[in-house]
Order: sequence, then C-alpha cells, then structure tokens
Amino acid sequence: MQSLSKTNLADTAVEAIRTDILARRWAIGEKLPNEAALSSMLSVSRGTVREAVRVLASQGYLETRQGSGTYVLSTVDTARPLTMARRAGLRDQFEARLALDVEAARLAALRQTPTTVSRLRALLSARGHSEASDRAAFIISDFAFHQAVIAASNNAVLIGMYDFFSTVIAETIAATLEDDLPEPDMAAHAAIVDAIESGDPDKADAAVRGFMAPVLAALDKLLLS
Amino acid sequence: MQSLSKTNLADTAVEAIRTDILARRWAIGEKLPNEAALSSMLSVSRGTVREAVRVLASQGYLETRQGSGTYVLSTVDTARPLTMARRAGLRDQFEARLALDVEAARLAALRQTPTTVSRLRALLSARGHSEASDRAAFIISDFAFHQAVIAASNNAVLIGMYDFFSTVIAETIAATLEDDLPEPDMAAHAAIVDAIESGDPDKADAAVRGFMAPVLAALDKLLLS
DNA sequence: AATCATAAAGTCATCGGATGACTTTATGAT
DNA sequence: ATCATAAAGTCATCCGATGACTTTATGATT
Repeated sequence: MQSLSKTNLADTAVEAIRTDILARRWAIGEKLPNEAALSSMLSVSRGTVREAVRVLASQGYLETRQGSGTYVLSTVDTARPLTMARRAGLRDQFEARLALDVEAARLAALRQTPTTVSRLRALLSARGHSEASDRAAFIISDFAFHQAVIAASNNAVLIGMYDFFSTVIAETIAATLEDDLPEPDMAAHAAIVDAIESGDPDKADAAVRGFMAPVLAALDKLLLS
Repeated sequence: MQSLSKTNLADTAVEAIRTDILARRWAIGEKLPNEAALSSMLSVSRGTVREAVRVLASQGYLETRQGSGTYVLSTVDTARPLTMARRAGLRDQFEARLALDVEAARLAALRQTPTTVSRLRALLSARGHSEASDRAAFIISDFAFHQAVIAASNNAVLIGMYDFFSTVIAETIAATLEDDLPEPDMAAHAAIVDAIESGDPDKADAAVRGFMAPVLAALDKLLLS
C-alpha cells in the first residue's frame, strides 16, 4: 500500500513554496523572488514555477500582479482544518454543522424579508410534494430547503461551510452508518420558517435546536450500538 | 469600489473548464480532450491550458496521468468553501467564528470537569498578568485562553475550524482595519468560565454572545465609516 | 529645489516550438 | 490466440521570444 509519491516537478515546487510560506519565510504582503529567480532556486523551468505559483494563488496563498511581482496574501493552511474535519467523528461533524445552522437561522431571522420567507415556504411545499413519490427527488428538495435557510443568512462564509459539512457528513454516513437517521417531520421544518418570519433570532435558534435534537439523540444511540 | 474582473486568460480557462465539469460535460472518470485540443478550443496556448488544468487538479476536479490523459475525478470541490471564507468580508468571518464559539461553549458546559475549569481559570489569570506589561505576550495569552475554551468542547472539528478562522480574521483585520477593535474586559471573560462551570449550555451560550456583542457593534461602526 | 512628463528597467502574461517520459494501441511473428 | 515489440498518443519539462503592465529613474521645466 501507498507511496503515492508519484512526484512531478510542479507539485514538488508547490510544496516547497507552500512550506516556505507557512514557515513565514516571507511576511504577508511581501514580494516573492521573481519567476526567473524562483526558477533557478528550485531548479525547474519558469513554466513550472508559473504552474506552481498559480496553484498557490488559486488557494489563496499568493497573488500575482502583472508587471509588479508575486506577493504573499495569507499564511493559513486551508488543508489542515479540512482534513481534520474529514477524519473527525460523525458526532463532531454534526455538532459543527449545527453551530452553522443555528447561527444562519438567527441571521436569517434578523435579515428576513417577505421574498425570502415566501421562497422558503415554496421550497418547503415542494419538499412535501415529493415526499411520498420519489425518494431521490425528496432528498434533493429537502437539501434545497435547508440550503435556502442558510442562504437567507446572507453570509457567504456560512453558506460555503454548510455546503462543505453537508458533503463531509454525507460521506461519513455512507462510510460508517448502515441505518438511516430519522428525518424531522413537516411541522419541525415549518417551525423554522415561522421563526425566521417572526424576526426573532432566539426563536429561530430554538427552532433549529429543536429540529436537530431528535436526530442527534438517534445518532448517539446508533453510535453506541 | 471593486470590479475584480481583472481577467487573465488562465483564470478564464479555469472557469470555462470548471463550468463544463459542473455541467457534467464529461462524466466522472471520462477523459478530457488532450492539451492541444483544449488549447485550440479555448484559443489559448498549451502552457495556459496546463496552468488551468493544474489548478483544477489541485482542487480535486481533475487528475492528469502522464502519457494517458486528463480525467474528471469529481464534480465537487470541498476545499472551495474555505478558500471562499478567506476572501469573504470581516463581518461574515466574525459571524462564522461566533457560531463556532457559541457551540463550543455550550458543549464545554455540558462536558465540563473540574480539571478543565481550573485550567481555564489559570489561563485567565495568566492573561490578566500579562495585560499590563507586554502587548505581544498579552495577545498570545489571550488567544491561548480562547483556544482552551474551544478545546474544552472536546470537538475536533470545532477546534480546527476555530484555529482557521482566528488566523483568517487576524489577517483580514491587519489588511483592512486601521483602528483596533475593543477587547472585552476581565469580567466578560470570567463570565464565560463561570457559565461553563455551571454546566448550563444556555448560560454559556449567552455569555459568549454577550462577550462578542460589543465587538461586533464596534466592527459595524468601523465598517460603516 | 520641486514638479511632472517621459524613458528605462523590472516583472508577469502568453505564445510557439522542441525534447523527453510514459501509456496505450497497433503490429507481426510465433 | 499469445505475446514481444514497434508505433502512436499524451503529458512533463524546458527554452526562447514578445507583449503588457508596473515601478523606478531621468531630465526638463518652472
């Protein structure tokens, strides 16, 4: 098993530069050596350096400015929390997603408008219709509803993170659980929309926690067995 | 303000290919046209195509196999949300971290032990001692305290995410704000520990929200000016 | 001496071509 | 039908050249 070190120069260059960035070799805002210098420092061609730099730029570490140079933008290692979350247990993942859910619902209540509320109601009714018929369609419309709740928070970070955790949790469930978790009923869903419509963040908070409590309880039971 | 459409060919190529991938133009496992073909399809040089493909490969969409071709690996990129988070606004970042903070404090209250509580008190007093003397030392011990609160939740995902957001927020502040944000006083800090010690999650929840409310208010004032 | 338009230098963006390494497919002998 | 080998296909890497853009240096003007 393993080895995976099917090394290619560009990836090696990415890691070399990333390591230096994380080691604070250059301060934030500081300019890296130019492409020719990096090329000779790493003993690879300029084209390879460009591929490496572009990867790091796409990951938010660097920024290149034509005519000026390449600058360090950030030294945060996005890969680490990501892999940690992946390897964590399902219970931890659920708790993290609940944190996002609750905060999103609170913000959604504060920033609620008639438009977003009616959109939520429409999605909820679509979810209801597909419930009886098609299982796959139901899962999709259910997810669409929850996503819309998060979207109503108007917070780009929460929206992105929720997507991330949804995927991670789905993967973990597929890998570790045989049995299904209970799906809250229509009333629990409607309670969330009502709370958002009321504009009261504490109510929205409580609605989401009430929604998730039975799911978490069932999860604990499954994990113990 | 802004425009950010400082288009360059490689990024345009990345988006063009990513769009096709998300539109399921090629099935998972299917081979993309070779570099020369992509090059003429997109009307860019082969080098530019390579930069684009490597970015998408680094994001988990594609995989290139030397001598064989480039293949679609997945149509979802889990790292994207975190990269987005890094580029989001400060208010969004704070709200996301608050979500983690609150949930962590709730869990810390539920899972509290005499050991963790006394450790928190020790860190808090260390923070108090360094307050007067050394600014740098104070920041470190303040951060250590907050980290310990999160750690008391015993949730690996929350711990990792909190680290991530702390760094991201610090970097965003350094890049965008001139003035300092207010630092909650000792009483506000102690209230969090007390709430955790009480074992009441709602109390912990309220303590953290009360702790952060003035900071968020000050942030809004700064962002408006 | 200070200001400002302009030239020069520095740097990334993009291109095209060439060679090597590796994989897949076609070939042909057995 | 099998299998070793050749051929073709494809990515990996390098090199050199030109263009576009930014920063710095220059020098004339006031």
